[in-house]
Amino acid sequence: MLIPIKDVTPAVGHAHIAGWIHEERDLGGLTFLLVRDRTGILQVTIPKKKVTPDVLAAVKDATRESVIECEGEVKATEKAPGGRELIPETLRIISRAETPLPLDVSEKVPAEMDTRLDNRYLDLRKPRVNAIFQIRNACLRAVSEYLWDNKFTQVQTPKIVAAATEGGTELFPLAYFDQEAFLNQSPQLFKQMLMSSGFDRVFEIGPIFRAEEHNTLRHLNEATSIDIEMSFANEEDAMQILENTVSYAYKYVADHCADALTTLGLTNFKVPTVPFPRITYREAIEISTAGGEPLVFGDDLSTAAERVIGEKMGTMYFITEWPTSARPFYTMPFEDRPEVCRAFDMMHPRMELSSGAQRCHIYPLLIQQIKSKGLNPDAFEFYLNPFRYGMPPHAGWGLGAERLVMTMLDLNNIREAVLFPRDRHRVSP
RNA sequence: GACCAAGUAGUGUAGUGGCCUAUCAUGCGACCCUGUCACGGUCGCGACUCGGAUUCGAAUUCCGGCUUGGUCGCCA
Repeated sequence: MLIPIKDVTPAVGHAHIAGWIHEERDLGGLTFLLVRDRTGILQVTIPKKKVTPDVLAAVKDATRESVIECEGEVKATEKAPGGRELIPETLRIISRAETPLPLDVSEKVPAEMDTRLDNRYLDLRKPRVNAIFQIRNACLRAVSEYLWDNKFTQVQTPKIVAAATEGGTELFPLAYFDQEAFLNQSPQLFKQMLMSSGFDRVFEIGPIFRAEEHNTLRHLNEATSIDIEMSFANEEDAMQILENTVSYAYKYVADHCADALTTLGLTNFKVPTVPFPRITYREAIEISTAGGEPLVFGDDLSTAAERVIGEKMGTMYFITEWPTSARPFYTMPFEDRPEVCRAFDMMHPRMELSSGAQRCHIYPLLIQQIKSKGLNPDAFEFYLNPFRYGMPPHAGWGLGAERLVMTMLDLNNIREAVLFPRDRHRVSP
């Protein structure tokens, strides 16, 4: 029976393992093969005079990154990495790797992101790259767990939609038989329709598509969005769910991913404390202006402004009370001062992670806001009908999964947080 | 989309007009080596993004293309 490499200890006596050859060191009469699987790396030691001719022939034929299996006695020795080594009685090459390799899995020689992504199947063999995705997995599991525990129902909404309804971002057009269709930029309108349907609380973790020609370290054209919507709730209720979800995810990773964090060198991983500080939009532009990035009411926050405010805050924080003009039509304005609205952004010191709001559930006001954005209410018929037949007040947010992982692990490039990223120039692999 | 920058062995690099049949590392091949852990040693293999121009001479200068990276914009 095959056993995972991390479970290979002198106590097991005899072990049968399989994996990739990470490195080979031939000292003459003695050869060391470092064999890697999903769980770790084991030294297989071959004293050439003491093994069978078959083992010797296989070792001679072996190349780095070939898949092998071997069986033999496990010995404790302080001379081997991890304090144990396997002396093979049998050793077989299952799949021989060609040479040269398109990139160096053992990371003695670095590779550029483009080379890495062209050969992602090899790049993902690197223990530190693999560790990122172990953590991403844990993170999304924790998010789902927290939301389920708080009575959210997981849903899936369509990614193929009929029209570029909301304005704003560019959409990818799609040939849908004889109709025009697009890849959806956000589950926003569907989540809201489900509030009318009585689901009360929903969440979705799924892809979103944006056809913007940006070319940065923090944008993707296909991203994963963690979206929630909750009924009988205001923006403060939504913010509490958000900060608790994020801190739960950090806590889960801290508790369950110690090995992966060590592999990534994140020895002082900190769980952010809740509640996150809240500042208003007006305070944010004051901080930015004082820090040398002048902004006036109504401006969006520039990249430089986000940086200035992030440095000042030094932790995750919320920006609340945004100008109504700067937010989408479905946002609820304050009753007594309609120039600002019940929207918020959740920021990491490095960048925006999430935005949300209490939504406008009042049909005539919604129509009015659509018109004031220069959009045509007729185009929103399917979205708007639910507001005519009993729509509870509701609030929600969308959180970028890649940005959450990226900032959590202090990754420089958002592409590091996706298995097969889609950016301005890359559609394959 | 604008601006800036860059394309040299499989990978990562050095090289700003002749000293380049191009540096170094890693890799690969051969040989030596029984305790490596970036093993070591000797020898060898393998590259100037494409097209045009300037020049006695171009990896190096100029023009154009292609590709890539980054910044900003844009991105509910």
